[in-house]
Amino acid sequence: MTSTLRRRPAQRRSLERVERMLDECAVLLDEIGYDALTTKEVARRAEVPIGTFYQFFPDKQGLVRALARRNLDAFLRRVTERISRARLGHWTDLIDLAIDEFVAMKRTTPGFGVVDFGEVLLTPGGPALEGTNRMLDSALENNAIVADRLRTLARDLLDAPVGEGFDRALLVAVEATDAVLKLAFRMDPAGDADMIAECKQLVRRYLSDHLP
Amino acid sequence: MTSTLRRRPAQRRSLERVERMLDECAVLLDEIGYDALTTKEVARRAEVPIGTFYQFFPDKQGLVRALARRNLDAFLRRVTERISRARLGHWTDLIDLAIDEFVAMKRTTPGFGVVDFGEVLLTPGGPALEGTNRMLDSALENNAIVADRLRTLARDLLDAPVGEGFDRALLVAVEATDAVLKLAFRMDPAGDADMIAECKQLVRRYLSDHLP
DNA sequence: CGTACTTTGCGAGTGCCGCTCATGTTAACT
DNA sequence: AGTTAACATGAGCGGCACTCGCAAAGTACG
Repeated sequence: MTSTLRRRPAQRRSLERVERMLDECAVLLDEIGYDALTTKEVARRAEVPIGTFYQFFPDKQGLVRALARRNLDAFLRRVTERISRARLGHWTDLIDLAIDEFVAMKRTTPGFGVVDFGEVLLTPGGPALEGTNRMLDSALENNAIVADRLRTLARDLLDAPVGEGFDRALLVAVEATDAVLKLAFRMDPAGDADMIAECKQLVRRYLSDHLP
Repeated sequence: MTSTLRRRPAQRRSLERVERMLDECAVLLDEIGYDALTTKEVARRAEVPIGTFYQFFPDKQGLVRALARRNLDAFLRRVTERISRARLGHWTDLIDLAIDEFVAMKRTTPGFGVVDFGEVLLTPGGPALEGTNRMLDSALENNAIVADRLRTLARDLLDAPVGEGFDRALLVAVEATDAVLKLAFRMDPAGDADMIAECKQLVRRYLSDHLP
């Protein structure tokens, strides 16, 4: 709900340590993947004792969740920045820009290929209650955040007020984009260019129902 | 490459045991999720000694991968069956049928909500070589299988020969469908009806570039 | 039926992992 | 300086994935 961290790093040193742990987590995800990733190795590489690791992160999933959140923040920041720099003529330009930035981060940001930010990493709670599912909430949140931010951007760009089911449509578009781009990077580690083009086409076609 | 199993169950008893292990794996995935799933518990519930478990499955991921493969087979079988029963008038009917069947399986097949068959579950190999990535191969394979089967079905249904980039388009469509339907079931455990409708619309719009 | 051989069944044991917690260290305030 | 609170640390604990040596059950052939 509040934060993915157990204790928010108050002092400069703590903050640096948390950042370092996230950095090492990212490169380790690239190197060996989620299953083989160990909290001890993350702590060792970040030069942080294991006990301190658990002061900040609730568990291994919390670590990855925090990384996904940081990736999300970076993505939104960079997209916003790019928009303010280059004015757009049409809403399709916004889509291209967002996808291009996503692709750029897939290529340059360590770990982004494994957990961009849409990742769910599955953890259903028991059949009834007992320890509410934090991973799912997080995924829903992240998706909602991206869609919401894009909605705001689209509204600022367009004169006409957005339609009824537009929110849902954006959520669908973000989810589909994420999946297809993952596919593009699975086919080709550098990102299959044709598939990235198809991805843009997919979203354009779909959203043209809701936008002029 | 060949099979996800270490040793192919030769006798009737072995085959039943493998099926039972997959069954229990599926319900456990629903109950506690992938991270909390243990091979011991799967073996215990299936009444199979742990040593025997590892005769058939290479590891925990192999178990889940085998389940995904079984789900894929079941899906293709059921879709094929439904097609032969109810003749279709237009290619959009094929899409609806496939999506409806996917939704039906999400609702009824244990574990299908966690690992339908598009699941990747991430396991990149090292930066260079060393123990090739089986999970990724599997995901690519499964996606390719679905797309290929749908392509064949589409060709049988349509007179015109399919276009150039149609294969890629189908792969994109399958991937996007998978992702959006997952979203629909994350929003609502029974499957958000509006979102399922949006999913169909997304695919229809996109594929209308490639089909009449 | 007996013997030699192959295949399959088994679970105690091994090493390593996620995570905790008692104890030590530093800061903050009076 | 004395008191209290906040943070740091890593040995250790329970439990996990997975192995391996041996038992049991087929199979082949005389």
